Amino acid sequence: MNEAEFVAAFSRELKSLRLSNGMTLEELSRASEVSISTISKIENLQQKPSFETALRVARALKVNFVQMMEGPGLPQSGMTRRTITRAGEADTFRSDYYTYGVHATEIARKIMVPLVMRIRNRTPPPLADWSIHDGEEFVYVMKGVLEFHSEQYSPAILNVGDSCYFDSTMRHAFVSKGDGDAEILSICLSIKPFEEQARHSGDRSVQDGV
Amino acid sequence: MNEAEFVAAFSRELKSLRLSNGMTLEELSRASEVSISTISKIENLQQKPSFETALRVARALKVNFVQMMEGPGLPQSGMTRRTITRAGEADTFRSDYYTYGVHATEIARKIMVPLVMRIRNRTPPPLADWSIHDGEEFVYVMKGVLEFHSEQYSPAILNVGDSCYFDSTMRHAFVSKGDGDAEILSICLSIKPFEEQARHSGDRSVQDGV
DNA sequence: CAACTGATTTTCGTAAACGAAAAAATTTTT
DNA sequence: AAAAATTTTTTCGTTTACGAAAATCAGTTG
Repeated sequence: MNEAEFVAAFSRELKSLRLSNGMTLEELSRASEVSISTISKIENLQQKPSFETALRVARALKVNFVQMMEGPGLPQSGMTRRTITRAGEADTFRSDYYTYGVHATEIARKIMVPLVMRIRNRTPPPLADWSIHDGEEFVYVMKGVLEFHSEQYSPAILNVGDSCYFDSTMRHAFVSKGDGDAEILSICLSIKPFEEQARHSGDRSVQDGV
Repeated sequence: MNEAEFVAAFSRELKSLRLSNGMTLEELSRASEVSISTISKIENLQQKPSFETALRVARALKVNFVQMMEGPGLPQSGMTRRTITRAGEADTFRSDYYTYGVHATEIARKIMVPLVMRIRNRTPPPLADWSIHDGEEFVYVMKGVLEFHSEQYSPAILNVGDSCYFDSTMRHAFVSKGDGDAEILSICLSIKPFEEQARHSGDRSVQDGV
């Protein structure tokens, strides 16, 4: 999806959102401070909005802009999703240091990626193997003792029930410090600008409905 | 922050992002397929971008658009954040049915809201008390047996280690079905369009540095 | 079915974004 | 420090977004 296509999808979405909210052009015009004619032309793809105009109408429609960016026409359109992943049935894979169980793999275009991680290493990986990715990450310790390493901070010890929230653009790594492996729940944000998200194959989670 | 101010902040952000990536106008121009002059004028606030142009340069800079929308100038500018919340020190409050422990309250403009929840009720709340909010939610069962209710699906039983990912625009509620309370980790998305996020007062979590 | 009402689309003048190329500013080389 | 090379800003003609008002369309009523 290139930018022009995205703008078109956005514009079409405006109409369905406005109508599903039961709004007239005039109402939306007053709420957004964008003229009726402009909204009409945008909805009918006769005109592309300026950035400012796009923001105005998006806000007026109380659109969660992330959802709008993620993919016009998904959750707002009445198609709500739900996936259950059973404890033993997460998609698992191993790196040299951690074992990952990926949950909710059935939902393709989602914003959060939930991982149940088993930390097997007892010393920090070499810096080259530290994780780094866009967005933010939340880590919650479920078992064992975790030593959390990150670039700009000194290592922190986290016990069961402790958590850490950080910008994952900062390199980070985990070490198990207690008896045996540590187990954590890690939630990463996965939004990339526009790119389709990769769909996991070999998925074994339970998918409901739709 | 109104739309014009947001566009201005976005535009200023372009320059710092481009420079921190060590890119020239020409490089960014080729990558984004937006002319040099246009980028220059936008960076210097002599011109406001069209929606399409804004998308083009954002993508060319590999900007996570959510971060860009969230607040220009935050994480990309070398200011990475990290907050640790200790097990007993989460900000807690109770509803009639659940007890919430809010983690990472110190980070104000974040995307995920992590909650440790204790489910005390053994029957479903009345529909009026079910939760509903924008975005998506991930729930992971840590203790007990959870019955998960949601509008468009039949109730599901989740045991320890099971998880559920769903659109939280769908009304939902929890019930404890095992012996005693169930305990879950719930991550909600909190992005609203542009509005500043409320900052929790009475915060007791451990904040590290800037 | 004509007259009215409310909603949407089209028309048109004005203002503004856009890109190519020239001009200016900055950095590097000799 | 002049010359050359690179990078940024400005200029200017063309294209396009924008809003006010007119025109069209879609229901409703007398």
